[in-house]
Amino acid sequence: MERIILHVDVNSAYLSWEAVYRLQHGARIDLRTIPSVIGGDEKSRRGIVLAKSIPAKKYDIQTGETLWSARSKCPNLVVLPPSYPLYLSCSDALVRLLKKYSPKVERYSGDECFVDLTGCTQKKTAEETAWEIKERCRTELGFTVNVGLSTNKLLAKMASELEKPDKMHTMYPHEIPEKLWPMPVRKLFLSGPKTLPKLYKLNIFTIGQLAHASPDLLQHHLKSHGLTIWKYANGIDDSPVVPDGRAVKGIGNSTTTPFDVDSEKEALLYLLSLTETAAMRLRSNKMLARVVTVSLRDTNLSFYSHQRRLVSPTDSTLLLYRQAKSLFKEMWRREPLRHLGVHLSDLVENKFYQTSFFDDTAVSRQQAIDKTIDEIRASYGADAVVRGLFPHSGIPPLCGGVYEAFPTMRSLL
DNA sequence: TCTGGGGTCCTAGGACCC
DNA sequence: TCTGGGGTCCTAGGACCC
Repeated sequence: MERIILHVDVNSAYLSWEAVYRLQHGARIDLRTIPSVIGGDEKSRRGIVLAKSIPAKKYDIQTGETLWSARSKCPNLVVLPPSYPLYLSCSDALVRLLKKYSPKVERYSGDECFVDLTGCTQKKTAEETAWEIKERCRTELGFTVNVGLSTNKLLAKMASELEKPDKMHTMYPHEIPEKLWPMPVRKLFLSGPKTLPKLYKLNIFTIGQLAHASPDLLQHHLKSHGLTIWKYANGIDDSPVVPDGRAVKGIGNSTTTPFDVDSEKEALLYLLSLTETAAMRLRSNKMLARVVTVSLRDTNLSFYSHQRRLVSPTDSTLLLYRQAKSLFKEMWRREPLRHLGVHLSDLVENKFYQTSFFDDTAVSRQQAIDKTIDEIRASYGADAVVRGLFPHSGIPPLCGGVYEAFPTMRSLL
């Protein structure tokens, strides 16, 4: 049966949400109407553009560029820090509204959702429903969205890109030649900065040219990725809308340090801090990890990582940290670091997460300690228990993982 | 004091086994 | 009588997304 799929995309999400909140709390200027951005903290070396207003976009300010560069394009740019808990509650409000239309709502990222409306529209047509959702976001939630409507996720997502902001567009299969194919190929999902030059060399500049290229040729030049984007260019995608609860594949924390880390002692404190938070998230998901990865970025921004597979999966902060520490010692090139990360993957469900009272091995004692600390932090706040190594070290005892409830993001549809 | 942090998936090469 | 060859696992790195 033909499906009915919506893609709902919040326009300039962080910036819109910030603007709405400030208007509701007495601000006289709507940030959306002036050149403004949400940006990270420059003093702690996180100074990039996270979201921009439409007037800021007119100065050619791009998401991800440095605030330094953005200011050089627009000297009186208004820069505001992000308020993640606010964005999470806005995202939740959007999901609640969408769930009134269908139980099949997939939160693809904080500001994008897919909705499978198949069999959920009775009196109204799909187009009327899509339009109504767009209107209700604006009038009831206070921010505008773009809604794309089609028969699969890829086409719905491409439809919501057509014209912004506050628009609803369809891209049904019969509309592909008219609406999808004239678009520049850089607009196609998964055509990123490394893929585009290869496509240009093959004289492919529009999505239509990609759709009509030989799949064998694309596969030859771009491996399996070539076939994937060829299918997308032809509107082919049968991935399902997965309502919230898809199994998480990996849990990672990383942080850019406010100063260059050049001693092993400081680096290990950061790794302990990152491991602690990642392991807490692992345990709260009732999972065990089999692979630990440590990643480093030096002051030239070159990135490298080492990973290790464990003999048996674990959720113990101490056991995971031991691996991270040993990985770090074997990989560190003794250059100053600006970024460190710990990632846990190859996750399995922890079916025995209630540890036995009678088992008194070192491992189970360690698990009992983790469990107790998790409980204290849940009741009295994350800073209620802190390892003795951290005070006065200048290093936060729990790095990353602050927005645990924030939805996971996925790159593939 | 110029470049975040959270993800997913793919590929290439080496080790190892039969 | 030199160095087959397929399959699997593991690791490092890359590409892409929001």
